[in-house]
Amino acid sequence: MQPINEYLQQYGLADLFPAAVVDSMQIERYAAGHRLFSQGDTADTLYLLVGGKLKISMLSPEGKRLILAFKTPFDIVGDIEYVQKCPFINTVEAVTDLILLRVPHKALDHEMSGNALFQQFLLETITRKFVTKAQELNFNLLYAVDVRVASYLLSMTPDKPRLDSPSLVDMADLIGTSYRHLNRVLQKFEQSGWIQRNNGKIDLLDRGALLDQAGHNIYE
Amino acid sequence: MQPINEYLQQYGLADLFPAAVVDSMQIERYAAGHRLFSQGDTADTLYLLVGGKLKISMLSPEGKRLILAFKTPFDIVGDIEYVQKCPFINTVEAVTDLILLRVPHKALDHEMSGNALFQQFLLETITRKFVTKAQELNFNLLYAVDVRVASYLLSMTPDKPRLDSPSLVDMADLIGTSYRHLNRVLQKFEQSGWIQRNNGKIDLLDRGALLDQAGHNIYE
DNA sequence: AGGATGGAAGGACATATGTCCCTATGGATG
DNA sequence: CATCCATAGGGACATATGTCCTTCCATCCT
Repeated sequence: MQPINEYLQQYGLADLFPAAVVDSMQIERYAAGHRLFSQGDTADTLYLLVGGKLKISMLSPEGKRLILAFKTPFDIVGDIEYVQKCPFINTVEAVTDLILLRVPHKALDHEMSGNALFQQFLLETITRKFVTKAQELNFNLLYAVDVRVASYLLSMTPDKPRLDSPSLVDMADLIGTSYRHLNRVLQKFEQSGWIQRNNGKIDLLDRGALLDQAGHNIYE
Repeated sequence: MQPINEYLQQYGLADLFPAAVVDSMQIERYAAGHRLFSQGDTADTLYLLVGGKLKISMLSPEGKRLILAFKTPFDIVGDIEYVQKCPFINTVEAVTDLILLRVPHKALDHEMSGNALFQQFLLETITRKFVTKAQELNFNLLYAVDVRVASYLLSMTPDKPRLDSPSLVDMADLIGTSYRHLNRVLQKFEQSGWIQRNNGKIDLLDRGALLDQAGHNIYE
């Protein structure tokens, strides 16, 4: 098990945090499926994601679920809430087993308020997220579901052209459409010979055609 | 004509900027309709909006326009671009006559890099925007057009129940639907007796029903 | 093995939304 | 005054998307 300092080193954060803050950090491990927190929970911790994959989602007042993002290392969770001093806006769950560094707000407030280096770090992180989020907004608003599905398939298969266990339920929620309609679009793609579905796995047969369908817009 | 210092005073910013930066600021006035900048333009200026109303929009690669927000004082334009050192992401136009303070990036870089107070100010501004933007994303994704229209009508009429010159074209782009469909929804609202259209003006007759239709979600 | 279960796949239908039209109207302009 | 133009308003139709339900199959449990 890697000590905290090695993780910080690995992601170029060794100089960012003073020793007192590092001492207050704790390594947390969660099993796949575990819910870290729910929207509305009190936020007193900043999380640094150093291993695994997590899912950020929200529930509308009517109970409709919307998946906002998947995240892999390195990433920060709870930064907005730390700056705004507000409850968690979204719900976060582990997709795979997770390793996180847990940083109490209290330590940050005591040791790092007015720390320009850290503030600059937060600024850059948050503005980057902002740009991504804004693009996502526009993308979802501007394009129909088939474009989004094509884009999603491409962005989820950077190396090998296969999606192994794509929970179609999650995929539909992420894209912001109904399960039924996602299925319909996948069927159309399959009939066009662009993909092939086997036992829930999805193989991409024609990336070019998908890229075309996506209008060369890719998620992220 | 108010001097720069009075504007800063008015919006509680007098202590934020050192004299050297204030000296570099310029007051800019633009007539309604003027385009301040377009997406993709080089960003070397931060704008502080101190008078009037402006419109932020973007153009998709296919030429579809999407209006992202209207802004009134006090607000900051170009903060994301300042932090990210990237070209303008969106297009900004004057809706009414505008008064802005123009702050060159150069002055900020020279005088305020590492200024924790200013960074804290940016952090709070940007995270607030982030939360708003995220809600907007979810709102647009989660709700149908009639809900969004109802919400828009309510949020645009905080005092008197009348919209005087609501460019329906802009309204459609802002809501993210077609002009035709917006018209259809307005027609439905009128037939239900919730609103009345006269010569392009819109009177709200039944805020309760609209609130109901909006599912008690309001823009912003 | 046999039953339970949950997700994959899709049929049928209703509805929401977009696209392409056309007409009317009020305000600007010569 | 005649004309033009932008916008309001809406008809007709195609398409995208959502909802509800059924069937089928792999997997897990006893």
